[in-house]
Amino acid sequence: MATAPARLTAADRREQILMQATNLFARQGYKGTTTKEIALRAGITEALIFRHFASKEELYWAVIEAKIDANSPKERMRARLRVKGSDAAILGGLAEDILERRAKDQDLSRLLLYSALENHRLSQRFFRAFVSSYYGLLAEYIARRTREGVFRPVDPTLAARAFLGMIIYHSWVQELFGGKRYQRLSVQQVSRTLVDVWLKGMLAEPARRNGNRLSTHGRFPGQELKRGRF
Amino acid sequence: MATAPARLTAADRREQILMQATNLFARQGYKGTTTKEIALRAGITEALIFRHFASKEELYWAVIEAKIDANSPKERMRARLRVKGSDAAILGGLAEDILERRAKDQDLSRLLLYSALENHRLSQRFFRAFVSSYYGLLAEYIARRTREGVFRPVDPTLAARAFLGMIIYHSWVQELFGGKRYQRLSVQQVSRTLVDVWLKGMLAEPARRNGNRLSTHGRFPGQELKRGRF
DNA sequence: CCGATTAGTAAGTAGATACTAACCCGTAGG
DNA sequence: CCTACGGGTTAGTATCTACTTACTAATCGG
Repeated sequence: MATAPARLTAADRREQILMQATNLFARQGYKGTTTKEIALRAGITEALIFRHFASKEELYWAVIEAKIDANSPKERMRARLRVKGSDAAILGGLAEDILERRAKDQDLSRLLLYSALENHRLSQRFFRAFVSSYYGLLAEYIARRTREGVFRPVDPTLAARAFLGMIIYHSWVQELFGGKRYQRLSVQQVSRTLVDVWLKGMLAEPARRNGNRLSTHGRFPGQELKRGRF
Repeated sequence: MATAPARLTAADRREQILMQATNLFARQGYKGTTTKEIALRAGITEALIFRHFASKEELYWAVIEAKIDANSPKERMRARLRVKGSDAAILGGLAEDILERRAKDQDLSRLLLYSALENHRLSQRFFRAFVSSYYGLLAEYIARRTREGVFRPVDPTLAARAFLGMIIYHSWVQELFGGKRYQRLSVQQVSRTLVDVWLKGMLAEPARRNGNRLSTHGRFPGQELKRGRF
């Protein structure tokens, strides 16, 4: 408390307030976090917060903007998908990247979820930056691979969502719901397994003598039709 | 507002307060909801809430208990998995059930997420009822099918999480993040596609000339490419 | 129809919360 | 040296929040 007698430059102080606010908003949500608490963590008085940010809301938006800027998820995804290598390598790398980042930066996941739930006016932008545009790119990749005859013809958006769903849901269960207390799984192990399941599910079948391969598989109306279509 | 002059029986009033509280807690979280607001919605004064519930917290727990009781997810899952039929039919039915229930009852998803984020003391029970025990049962099912030689040997917990992840993440994106504004997909279409991907990814390969099943499973990089490279 | 019980309200209270007005003080520039 | 500026604080204030106390009024059994 009395540890920081301080006198930072405006920029530094702003940064420091932002850090503390980020962490608190992430952990407790907007409503659950008080300006007093933020000030306490930063070792300053509440009034100083309002010198740097006009209101609590403005501080909140600054936190979110900073998170978007610091991560630029779209660029990361683009870079990941441009890498040369097998599908397994590319998607595995992508999965590891997501899992590692999320494990390291819990604040981001929590802010995103809180923002979606609390439905702040600008939260759509946040969501779009981290989710929409994100899997738009992945969907394009999948569509391309389908055109190339490597993947089965599956709705690319849905396939992308399936992929990210497996991974992001897993990280949520681990990090947010405390699942990792029950089992420790390495990022590599998880991403390898999940990518493996998804990829095997997506790959077009090698040409076969006859199409009816899966007696265990039962029938889903319409499904076989689509499959045969390539 | 002045529509309900009221005088209900204690039980009915309690029920009504619970309903309004459920909806508000689901939409705005615990901290974001005031007892005043709940009273207003119920068309009563705040004081009456505290006749039926000792505190705001107690009301919150009552809401959560009611949700758990009304859904009994574990039983539903058990019933689903006991149905006779192909894996595709069983899992497809399960997926549809989840998607339909969640589309109908947004409150449940939102309460669950808020509860996890806000980290209420008892939220672990809530989480356990709806997630843990839930995929414990699915994992058992998967383990059995693996023993029977139908599914590949994959960590059953992880496989279960992958399955539920695809589905639940999809429903979150649709219902909570407003994804359904962009595209309308039928529950059947979605569940069929997702189950299809997952199942194909999980099925053991039919016996081949050489019995080396592990070749698909062990080494990761590049492994799939050979198969898909047609 | 009376009297007790029970549903419901009016009017608070203590403490929190976002935000402000007025002042303090170390230091760099003239 | 002194003064202007900028980082920082003190001490508020109006409003809100969960919760209480003391009351009123509808209903029901006898």
